[in-house]
Order: sequence, then structure tokens, then C-alpha cells
Amino acid sequence: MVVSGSVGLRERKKQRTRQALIEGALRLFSEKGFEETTLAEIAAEADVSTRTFFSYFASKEEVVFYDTGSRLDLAVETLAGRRPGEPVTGLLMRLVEESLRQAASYQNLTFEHAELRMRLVLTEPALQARALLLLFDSQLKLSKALHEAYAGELSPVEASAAVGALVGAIKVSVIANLERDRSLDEILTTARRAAEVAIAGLRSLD
Amino acid sequence: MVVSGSVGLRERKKQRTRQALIEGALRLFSEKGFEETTLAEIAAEADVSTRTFFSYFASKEEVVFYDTGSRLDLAVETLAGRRPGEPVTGLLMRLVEESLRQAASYQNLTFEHAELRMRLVLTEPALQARALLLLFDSQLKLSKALHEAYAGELSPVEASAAVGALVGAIKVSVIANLERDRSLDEILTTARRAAEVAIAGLRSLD
DNA sequence: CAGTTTTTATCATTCATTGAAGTTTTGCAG
DNA sequence: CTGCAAAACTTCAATGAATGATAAAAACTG
Repeated sequence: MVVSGSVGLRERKKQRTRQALIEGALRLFSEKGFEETTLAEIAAEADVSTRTFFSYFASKEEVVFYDTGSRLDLAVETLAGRRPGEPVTGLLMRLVEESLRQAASYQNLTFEHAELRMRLVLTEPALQARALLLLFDSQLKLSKALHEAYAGELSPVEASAAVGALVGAIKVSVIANLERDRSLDEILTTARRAAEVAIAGLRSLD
Repeated sequence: MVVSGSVGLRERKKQRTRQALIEGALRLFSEKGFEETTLAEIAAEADVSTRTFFSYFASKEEVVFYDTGSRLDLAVETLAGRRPGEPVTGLLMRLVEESLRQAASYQNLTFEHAELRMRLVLTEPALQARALLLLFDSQLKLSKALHEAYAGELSPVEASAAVGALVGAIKVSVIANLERDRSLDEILTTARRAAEVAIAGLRSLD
């Protein structure tokens, strides 16, 4: 029996296929557009059958958001790691800082993907809807995490309002900037300012 | 030439068909579920061809949200009708009151539809995504309206944060209640309280 | 190697959505 | 009332996403 720490060929192959699907799909989306790219083309690009695509992703849209799960996990951890006595606004500002740093770093081969994704989400209604669904889910989880981090001090509704204000402000600021064709860097800077404004409005919770 | 104030047969017929499609679709969704109902069945129910369905609604999901457009218009009007000297929190509270009253009244044959829709949105991912897209659009428009109602006093970002907080708080409160099988009445009451909490956090804007 | 499990491929089907004609219905001018 | 033009419908055909079933191929186990 192999000490299961070393990943077998099977696992490595799966990762390679997954990566090939992501890369191929995003390249095609970028070149031809989302609607114009068919699953058959994506599958061909990665040398697998159309059917196989669906054992990696539940839908065509999902490929675009291949990394959002792990991002959210980090954010929830940040909230869970509230420092003793840290006020709500402090913790939230820390959350914003870490998330923006995350977004700006090229971690899992992101960056070009990040810009492409923003452009796609802005133009394709199907992707916009999916993005909002993911964001909504994130808000629920963040609200829950925030409420738990301040057990007894912050009601579920207050936590939801805080998260809603913060996410809402950032969301609108990002959208507005995307429509003006700003660079990713500028967008992140403005997002930070929007977050600061929103958090300032939350002082009453401290 | 007829004085075009009286709606012709053509127009009345169209309204009847539209209504038949809505009623039939919602009834089928309610009985068999959203995914399980096909467009062919909906069309048959209203005695039209499948193709015709698409000249009334752009997609299967749209039927469920047949009345959201007019609701939003009312909300925007409320914001535009800011009374002289009225503080932000006052106007927003007024907006909440009017919207909730709207939701509770049975206007355009709603009510049963309202409960059905809430249940459907809660269980069908496709509808959830659509609802969030509509809500997002609404937030953008409300933010804009709020910013304009307080030209010079409220920045776009502040307006977005305010709307984000309010909508976010209500949204989460409604979701939480829906999951607990509350009646529409209870849901609306709790929503009002959530709104009050959120608005309290916005006092700094006054 | 032989047996077992996992992953793919192939095939077939359903269903939403869209485009292109061609028909029917309605509104209206004379 | 008649006939024409516009509007609304129907039929037909096609595309493409998604899913289920079954068989073949690859990788893992001992």
C-alpha cells in the first residue's frame, strides 16, 4: 500500500485534465466570446469527450469561477480569527485588506484570468447571474461567520446589514469602474476606498 | 379613424394570452415543479404554440417575475419624491414602508403568486440566480435614485452603501424566515424590523 | 498477472431557445 | 362589405446544453 501522501497518477491526470479544460475554455471565451464557444469546442481543446466536461464542471458557467470556493474559505477564516477585543470595523477592514491582497496576487495562475473574468461577467448575463449567486452565497456565509465572531454582541440581522453594506458598496464601486475601463490596479484601489466609506458608516456597531 | 383611447381587440387578446401564460405556468410550476414543467406544457395550457411563448417572455424564468418591473418603478418614484429637508433615514424608511405595503396587497392578482414565487426562488437555483440579477439591477437603480435625491449631500458610494446595507439586511432576513416556513405576514413583519436595524446604522449619513 | 475501482467515451434523448418561412387574424380605408 | 397591410401565430428545422445508460479503457490493489 502506497503511503497516500504521494498523489497517484490517477489524481495527477485528473488535475491536468481539469487545468486543460480551464485554460482552453478561458482562452476560447476570450477569443470568441462566451455564448459563441460551444462545449464541444472546449472538450476538443482538452482532448476529452463532451460528456467528460460535466464530470469536472456542472455547467459551462462554472469554469469561469473555478477558484471562488477557496477564496471564500479564506475570508471566513479571517472573520473566525477575530482578535480579542477587536471592534467590528477593525475586523472588517482587515478582511477587506486581505481579500484585496488576494485578488491582486497572481496565486493560482490568476491575473489574466481575473481581468478576463471581470470582462466576461460584465458582458454576459448568464455569468452575471452566476456571479451574483456565488456572491449571495458568500454573503450568507460571511454574515454567519461575523455573527459567530461576535456572539452575543452582534445580532444576525446586524451582521447581515454590516456585510450587506460592505459588499454592496464594493460591488457597485467595482461595477462602476469596470464600465469605465479602469485597470485592475485602479479598480482595487477604488474598491478599498469604497470599503472604507462603508465601514465608516458601521461605527455604530462598535 | 377610431379615437385610439379604446384598446382594440388585438391588445385585449394579447393581454388575455399573456395572463393565460402566467396563470398556466405558475399553476404547473406549483404542481409539478419548475424544472419538471416544459415549455410545451405551458404553451398548451394557454393554447398557443411553443414559439409564441417567446414573444411574450424571453425565457422560462421570466414568467415568474412578470411584475417586478412595475414594482421597481414605484420604488424609484418614492426616492425621487424626497420631501424637502427629509433625512436619508427618513426617506429610506418611507421606501421600506411603501414597498412592504405593496408586497402585502393583492394588487395584480398577486398574493398566492407571491408565496409561490418565494418558494420557487428558494428551491430552484435557476430562479434564484434570476432573482438576484433582478435585485442587483434594482440596487443599481435605487442607488442612482438615492444619489440624485441627495445631490451634493450623498456621494455615489455612500448611496450604494446605504442601499446595499438596507437591501442586504432585508434579503437575509427574508431568506432566514423562508427557510423556517413562516407565513408571508410574519416574513414582512420581520423584514420591517431588519430594515429598521439597518437604517439605524445609517444615521451617520443624516 | 487478475480482479476491482475509477474515469472516459459513445450513444441516445430531452428540452430550451432561435431563425426562417408561410398563415391566420385584426384593423382600417374606401 | 371588400381588400390590403400590419401584427400575431404556427410550423418546421436546427443548435446546443445537459443528463442518463452502458460499454470500454486506464489505473490501482495485492
